[in-house]
Amino acid sequence: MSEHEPTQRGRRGPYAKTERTRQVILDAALEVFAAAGYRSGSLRDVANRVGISEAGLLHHFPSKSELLAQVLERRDEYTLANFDFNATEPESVVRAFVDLARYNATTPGVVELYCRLSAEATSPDHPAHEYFVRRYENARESVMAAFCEFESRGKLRHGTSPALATRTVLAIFDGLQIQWLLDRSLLDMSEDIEAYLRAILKLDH
Amino acid sequence: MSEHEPTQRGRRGPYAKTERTRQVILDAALEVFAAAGYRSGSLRDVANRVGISEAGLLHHFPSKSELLAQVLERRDEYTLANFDFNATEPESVVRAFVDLARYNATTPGVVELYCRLSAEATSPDHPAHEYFVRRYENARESVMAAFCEFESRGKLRHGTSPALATRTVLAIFDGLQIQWLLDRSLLDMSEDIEAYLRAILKLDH
DNA sequence: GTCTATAATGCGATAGAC
DNA sequence: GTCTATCGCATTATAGAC
Repeated sequence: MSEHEPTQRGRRGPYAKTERTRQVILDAALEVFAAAGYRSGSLRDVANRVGISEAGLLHHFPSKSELLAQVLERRDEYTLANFDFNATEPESVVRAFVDLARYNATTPGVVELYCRLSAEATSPDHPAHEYFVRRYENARESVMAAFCEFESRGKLRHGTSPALATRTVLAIFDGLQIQWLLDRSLLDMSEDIEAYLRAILKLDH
Repeated sequence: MSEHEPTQRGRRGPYAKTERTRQVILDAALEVFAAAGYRSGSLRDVANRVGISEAGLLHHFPSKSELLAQVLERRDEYTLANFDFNATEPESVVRAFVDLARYNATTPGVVELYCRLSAEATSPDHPAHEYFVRRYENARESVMAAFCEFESRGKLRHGTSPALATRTVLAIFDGLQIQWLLDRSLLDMSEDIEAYLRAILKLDH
């Protein structure tokens, strides 16, 4: 669950130790970028946390932006593997949303990373800009498909279109994170997401 | 409308020129912080934009964080003066929300500033952290009062509490900004806000 | 009120030894 | 694979001339 196994190279291959170091670096980088953002988070911080020099770090990742890209990539692999946003049953997509919100509440560092980074990356010249544009495209596509299916089954309350519901639920997801990060005792993200979905959908249970 | 007159010192007082310089600096600082965030936005950028040296700039504002504080303070004065979030009629508060969203769409730089800054400032050690905590407290208070009034008039649809509606509408407000900043052609912030409010309130018009 | 000069620090990245 | 050393640049802030 909390282990991220290598994808390309085997755990007992000739580069087992290198791979382990890479994973340790990625874990540290996620923490640093989460706490300070990408632009203010430094390779020095990451290197210190791992216990190697900056040069040692840059042996594994050629540049700071490449390091960020791989942090995000690895995180998304994990999310997509554990929360089925592309399920055919729209109820499963709803559950994926609520489940992801609940899981996120256990990893505030990751929430901070995405929250800060998506705000930073609204600038077109940010190294993660394209990543976030694509990410929202994908998210909209998956969620929209689910709401369209609800609508065709007559389970979407009148006055709300699938497109509007899609934009709104994604906005709530992001917006709640900011309030939650400022004061975690004020709200339960998964509860509020579920409340919105129940307000616009006719669910059985 | 777009002019920010001095508040403490008169426009024709002995410090008229100083005051004008201060305002020019605050305008430039808002642009720089909006484009790069607080931590990555540099005093050099601000000074270059104004056409003075960094030392000249620091004559007017003792430090970078003090400059940020005054940028935010001046912006909020403007917002509170033009959008009545503390109206007694709850319909006016709803209108203030929609109007502010519509106005914000004409000033993407300011939207970027608040979007990036609120994400940055979730860290407790950020110079604007306290500012944002208080800002959300105030916002919740005003909006909550309006929703309570709606509820007591029987105009809040069942299944939604004033507290939930407050958290949700603020989340939508923030979350839509991120999607809008990534691609402004994808949505109209004021329309989507209004759609949510109409979905949970029984409005006459 | 604005300048030049400078201090003191931190940054990402490269070269080359081991 | 990791290190030391170093480059070149940007940063906030201060001191003192004009």
